[in-house]
Amino acid sequence: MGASKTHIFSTTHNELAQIAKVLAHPARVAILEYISRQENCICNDLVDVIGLAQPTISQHLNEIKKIGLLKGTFEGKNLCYCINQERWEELQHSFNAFFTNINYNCC
Amino acid sequence: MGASKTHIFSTTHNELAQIAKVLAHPARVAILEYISRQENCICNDLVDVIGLAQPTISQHLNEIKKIGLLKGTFEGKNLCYCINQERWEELQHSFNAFFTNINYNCC
DNA sequence: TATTATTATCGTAATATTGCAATATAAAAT
DNA sequence: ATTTTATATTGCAATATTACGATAATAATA
Repeated sequence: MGASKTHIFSTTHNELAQIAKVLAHPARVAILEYISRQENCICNDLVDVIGLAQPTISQHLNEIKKIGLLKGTFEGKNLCYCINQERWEELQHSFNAFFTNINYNCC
Repeated sequence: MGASKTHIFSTTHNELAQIAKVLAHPARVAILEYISRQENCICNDLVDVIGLAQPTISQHLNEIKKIGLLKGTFEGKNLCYCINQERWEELQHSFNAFFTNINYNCC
């Protein structure tokens, strides 16, 4: 078929996978890092910095937004994207919990 | 086009994305968790537990193997998959570094 | 109001992923 | 040697993702 059978998996597993999917593209990793480093939060140079077309950047931003990682406000004529700190820490904890819960019983 | 332009991104960003991609499917998250919980490391019931066809499970295992997360040895007639502890901790550190390096300058 | 600058959406093509039936392979048991 | 049991590979169909040109929407500026 081709579509993921999400309904046969637990909510926890689906949620972790969904978050990982957002980080599963180098452009989105780069975008997150870049936004976090901008002091003034003016992000209209993302297109130049990343090197993808403007509609593509917009799509990637939308994927990041979907899991609640971005807050956007207006500052003059430019849209200002910032990282949602609370959500970011939430995701960090989810990942960390997953990583630390794995134990190594054999081999 | 459709293919990711990996060449325009840094090695760090590409590697993190590649790892995230493996975790970006609930079946693979579930598989990793299940394997880690099996004391005797006999994993031939993965097909029943996860609920996907045997070739599909095999493919997912292969994706996990590709990033070095699995060690496999034989025990009797059954193939025994275990988590590669060193690699696992390596990935945990990569993710943690990424998460903690992000700062929140604005908004 | 017209222009300019910036971001969003639409439409579409190329590529990747997911899933499984059929089949192959490998090792143990009969 | 043949059967059984478990995993891997192949081939293919369905769906998802990635990317961008064209265009729309939005807001500041002239």
